[in-house]
Amino acid sequence: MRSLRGNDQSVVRVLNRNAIFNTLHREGPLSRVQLKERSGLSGAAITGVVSELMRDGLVEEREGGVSSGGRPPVLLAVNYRARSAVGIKLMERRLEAVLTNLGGEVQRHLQVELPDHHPTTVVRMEQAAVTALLTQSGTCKEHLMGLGMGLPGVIDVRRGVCVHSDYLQWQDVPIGALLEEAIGVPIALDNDVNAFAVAERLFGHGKAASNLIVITVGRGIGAGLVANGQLIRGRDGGAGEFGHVVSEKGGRRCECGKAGCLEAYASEPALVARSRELADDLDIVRVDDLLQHLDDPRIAGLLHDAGERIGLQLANLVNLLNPELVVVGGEGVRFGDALFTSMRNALREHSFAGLASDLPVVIEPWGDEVWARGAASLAVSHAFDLDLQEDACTSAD
Amino acid sequence: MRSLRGNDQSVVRVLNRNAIFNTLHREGPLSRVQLKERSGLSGAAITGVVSELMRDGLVEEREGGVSSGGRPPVLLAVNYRARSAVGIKLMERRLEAVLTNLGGEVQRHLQVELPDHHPTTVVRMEQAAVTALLTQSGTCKEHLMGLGMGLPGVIDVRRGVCVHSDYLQWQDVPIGALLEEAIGVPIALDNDVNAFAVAERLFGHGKAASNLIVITVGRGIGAGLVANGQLIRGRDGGAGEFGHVVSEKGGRRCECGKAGCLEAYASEPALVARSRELADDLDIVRVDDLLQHLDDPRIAGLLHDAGERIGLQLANLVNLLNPELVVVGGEGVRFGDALFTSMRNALREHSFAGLASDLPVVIEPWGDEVWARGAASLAVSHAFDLDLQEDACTSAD
DNA sequence: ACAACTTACTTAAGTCAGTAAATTAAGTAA
DNA sequence: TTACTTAATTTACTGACTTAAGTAAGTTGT
Repeated sequence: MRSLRGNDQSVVRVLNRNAIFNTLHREGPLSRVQLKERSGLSGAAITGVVSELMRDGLVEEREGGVSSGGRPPVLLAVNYRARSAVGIKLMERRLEAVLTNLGGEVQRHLQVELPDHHPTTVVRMEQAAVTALLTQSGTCKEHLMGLGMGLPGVIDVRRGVCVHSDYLQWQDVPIGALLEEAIGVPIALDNDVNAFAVAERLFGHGKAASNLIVITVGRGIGAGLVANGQLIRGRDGGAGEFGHVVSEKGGRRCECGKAGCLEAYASEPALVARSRELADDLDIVRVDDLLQHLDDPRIAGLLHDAGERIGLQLANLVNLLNPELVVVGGEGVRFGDALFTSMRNALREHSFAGLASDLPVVIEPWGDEVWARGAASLAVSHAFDLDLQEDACTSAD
Repeated sequence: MRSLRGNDQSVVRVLNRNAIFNTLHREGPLSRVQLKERSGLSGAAITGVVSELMRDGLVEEREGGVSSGGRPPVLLAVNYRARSAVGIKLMERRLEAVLTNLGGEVQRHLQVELPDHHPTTVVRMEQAAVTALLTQSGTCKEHLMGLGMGLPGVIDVRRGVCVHSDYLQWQDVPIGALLEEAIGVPIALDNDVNAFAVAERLFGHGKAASNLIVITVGRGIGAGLVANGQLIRGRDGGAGEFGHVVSEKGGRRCECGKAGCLEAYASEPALVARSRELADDLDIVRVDDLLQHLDDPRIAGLLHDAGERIGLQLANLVNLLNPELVVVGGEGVRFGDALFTSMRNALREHSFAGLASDLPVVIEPWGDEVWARGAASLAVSHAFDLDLQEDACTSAD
């Protein structure tokens, strides 16, 4: 419930401040008069809010306002250099860390070896990564909005707890509090796919879309769902388990214990496993081997099948959520059209009425630091406080 | 975007007013001190807000506050008799209209013959229904919050337009404006399943759940999705097409033109059709005939299959949204356990990790006036302005 | 039974973020 | 150069909150 806990009209200021900041972020440089029109606020209020934002360095004046027969407008724009954030993604044997600015642009990135996934190891290594990034870039801690981390698994965003992660073998780890304690900056935790979705919503193709579906295909398959401008996390952060919808009843065994999950057919490990069954002679052990044999009709057929399965389930999701936009990311984008042609076709074929006819499906180029950048955007999102995003990414204090 | 169009601190009052009104609605009679604790507002503010609500008749004082060693608290409660609303459901050859109070309780209902579904006919008949309900119950127009209508199809809630309805054969009908013109009360339109979901969220099992899934099984199959306390309508009101998710790839032809839709297997018309194929000798033409033969193993098997299909797709939906609660309604609840035992089992079997293990699935008893009651709650919801529900149900002015 | 205490609510004074209207600022046009 | 236009700020006022003090209406102890 949103009850304005113990609040006076200063809430109004916060709301207006956010609204104006977001408008500047989304609609580029604008004059105070333009802000006035877009916000419905009076000129005097705009003056006040803007000078507060300028005092905090978040907004700056720009040259270039053209007169239309009177005093020329002063253009205002977000000063993306005003703050920084660190984002971290945990991987098998290492940790990827990036330093971004307020605009989600990566300024610097580095990798740190990660001997194991024990929480204390993770905390120590993240601490090292943060100090390294700060000294390398000459940024002071005060400049830092916080540290964001995306984790594969179920996260209690509010309390900063990793409720469960198969990948990390974690169960109820209060990683937010541990990091906060060790590093002394605000911590923002979330599921990794959600983090990617937040980045996409703030800085990517979803900037203008308040209903979008983000899916990632890679080691696992996941979805970040944004409806009414807000991320859907569900009762206890368990939403978005797109990889575990049923693709084939009674089908292949999935790691999760169920049978026939989409992930058991179309995730990278599943593709590797299936290709070995299908084409023993090709001697495929890693995803890279698969990419070498895209010409082999058996492999092509396999990827076609996987794309079709993803597309069909995506169509179901589109039928349920009627989004403005679909973004596809993850390591799996390397497969390119081999995977996505059949996906697109299946999406069109199985979506209701015209729901997918003019639905943009964007395949996001993937790089090693994209997950980490998404994590950083969790910390950054505090500055924007996305429309009404409940408590987007609570720090662990 | 939520930008507080042209607003001062009176927004704060509106927000607090809504918060307090909703708290009283959800948590029964409370004293001002209790409201103070729950809202975080100061006592003085509570006094102000409450006296405004009492002036409008929306809240009333109650006896029964027990002293704990000092002045006894004065209990406050919502006065559900303060306002009324009319809700209307269009059916094949008639129209069902109900008059409810603020609490969604049906005070009166009536049916009007509907010779055809032409918009002008519908408007005329609804006008007749409203006047009849008002005179019969001795309610004056000023007492009426508005008229709500739930329509099967895609509705542009904001503009009050029925974008498309197969059932009514409507296309871009500005029914909201037409009704507003003819009847002169605020009109709230929405998809019929959404209307039912709003009723469930406001007055039913979803009162305390801000993430719930409502599905209806009957002539069609639909879903109303509530996440973060808000109804998901999607880009253009097309969300919730649960009946058209794919149950079997390349399966039975669906009325929508696709193949293998859930609705082609588990809607009432589909069940009738399938039973005829399966058991020609039973001479089944209507749903009632089906209900006569629940003992027949072929019919039992059919319903088992339908329930399983619904349950599997419901599991997928649960995997994606992680709701607190599932509510099942619609004419199909008449099938009872014949349909829902297998549904429940399939839901458990196919949902990820523990997402469904402690997930209540409520089968809502169904009556003729339930759809209409849902529609009325669209109009009523204005008074509650549910948490942050964007513009829940815009009138067509 | 009555003062003393406790708890519930209201009134009063101050603060803060808005609005509207007037003023200042900085350009174009004749 | 003066008049006009558009942009932004300043000023005076309003409304909804805050805290703090005051009033209301019970219970408790002697």
